[in-house]
Amino acid sequence: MTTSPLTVAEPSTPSFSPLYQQIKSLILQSLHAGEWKPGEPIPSEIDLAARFRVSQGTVRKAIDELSAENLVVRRQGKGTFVATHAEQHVQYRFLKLVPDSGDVDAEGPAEREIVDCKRQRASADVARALSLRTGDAVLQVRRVLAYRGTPTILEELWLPGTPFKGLTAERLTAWHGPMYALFETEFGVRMVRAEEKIRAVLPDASQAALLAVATSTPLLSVERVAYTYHDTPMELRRGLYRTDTHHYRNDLG
Amino acid sequence: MTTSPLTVAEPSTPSFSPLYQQIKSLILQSLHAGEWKPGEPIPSEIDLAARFRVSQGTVRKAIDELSAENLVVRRQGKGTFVATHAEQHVQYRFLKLVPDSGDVDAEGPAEREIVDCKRQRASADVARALSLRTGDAVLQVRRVLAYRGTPTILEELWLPGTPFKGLTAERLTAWHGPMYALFETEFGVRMVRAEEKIRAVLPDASQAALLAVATSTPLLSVERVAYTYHDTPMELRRGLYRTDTHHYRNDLG
DNA sequence: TAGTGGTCTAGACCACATA
DNA sequence: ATGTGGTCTAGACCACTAC
Repeated sequence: MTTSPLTVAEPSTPSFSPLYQQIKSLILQSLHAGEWKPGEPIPSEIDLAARFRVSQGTVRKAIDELSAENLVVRRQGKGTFVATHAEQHVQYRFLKLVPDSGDVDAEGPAEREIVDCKRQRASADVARALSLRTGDAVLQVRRVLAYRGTPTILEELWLPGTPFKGLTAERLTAWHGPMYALFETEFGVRMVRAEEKIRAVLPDASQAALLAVATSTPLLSVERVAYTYHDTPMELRRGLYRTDTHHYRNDLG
Repeated sequence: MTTSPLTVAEPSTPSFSPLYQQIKSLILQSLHAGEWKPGEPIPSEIDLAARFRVSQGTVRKAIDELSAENLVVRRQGKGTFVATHAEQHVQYRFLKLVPDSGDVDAEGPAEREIVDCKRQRASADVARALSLRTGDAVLQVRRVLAYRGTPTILEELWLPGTPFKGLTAERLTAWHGPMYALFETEFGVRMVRAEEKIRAVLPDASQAALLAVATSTPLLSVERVAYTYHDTPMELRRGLYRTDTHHYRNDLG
């Protein structure tokens, strides 16, 4: 391999990027462009090395980082696959609420009920969170999640109208499996990371009714913005969690 | 380098560990044993490679993982250093409470006030969290953290008595800087990771008084167990956070 | 100038999966 | 038997830091 790779890293260029970073970003582009679909394998390291005219080790390091960011999944002997929310053991990718007792349990809420799903115009704060303009079309979904008959999570979420054109309450209700898997397979929107802001709040009367608690019951307010590739916000979610029998679990490295 | 390394990895042994994992665990032992103190450099990759009779690349991969776990810090051209809570920009290693407004702010609470610090016997739940026996000696500390004069965090923490013999309210009050830095320099206890359980609660009368809020104000209850090397729990901390002007920020990968 | 970590390469062998 | 990712090595060169 003596010929030059795609982009020769100029020595002492002000903005310099290691070769493997350039390769990583090329692979990221292909992921985003949908060259390989979620769940499918990407080309082998050797193939990618040939394609980009670099060594296998350089491709390896690029994939190492993509793997660390959960964008791809390596499987020894089989290949490297585009990460997907479907076919994944974990039902709820970003949900950190777990029962106080069971730990190995690892089960998410069993019952889901869509309260409603309607198109509307983005309010100022929703628009800001989703990088839209106030008044742009958005989809609003409300639902309740229950553990063993006990309603525990009240969720309200907003999606940008354009990418999610055609999403209805019926399709949501008919869908069994992770909501993010539906977004992925039906709308080509893959959530890759999220930010949450957590507060303690008291519910208003309607919220309390949906969760079957008193309005004096403190609840966890979890506001999540989920992003797809290139840090594009694609979902705003506001959840109210009951924390009398469950808690939000967080690991700090 | 043709001679065998420390432990020859037997082929097809039931429990097999890659060489670099073995090296990592050897380095970890030295870290735990205090062979290199926090803030000090560890030997260069080449030296470690010679010491363990493996290639530099293998040592490199071991250090890569230690670095990803924040146990060491690499500095190009200078060396690899044992991570430390002192001399670190971040004042509060595990605190995720940030002002609603400021983001770049990155400032922790400016004022700290030790409410009290006393020796006592571990209750059942404190003992369980710290892997002690009920009745074992523990130190209990209570303090209030304030942002610009507004008390915002009420913290109650328990430390195992033996490793922290000699810790008093005076020493805590006299100490300026991160509490974990004091633990590190004065007691040789370095916290490397933590787990938090978060709930929404209402304060009792005394808690409300210390935070200057009504007993009807919902607060974030953050229970943290911090671990030193080898997953040994060394601190139980229960915090009550006001979330009217601040929020708990979490990034989900 | 010397030493450190950072990048890149090339090749060997291993473990795993599949046909 | 073949192809995949996983490990390990050895050596080259680069960038940063210190003396």
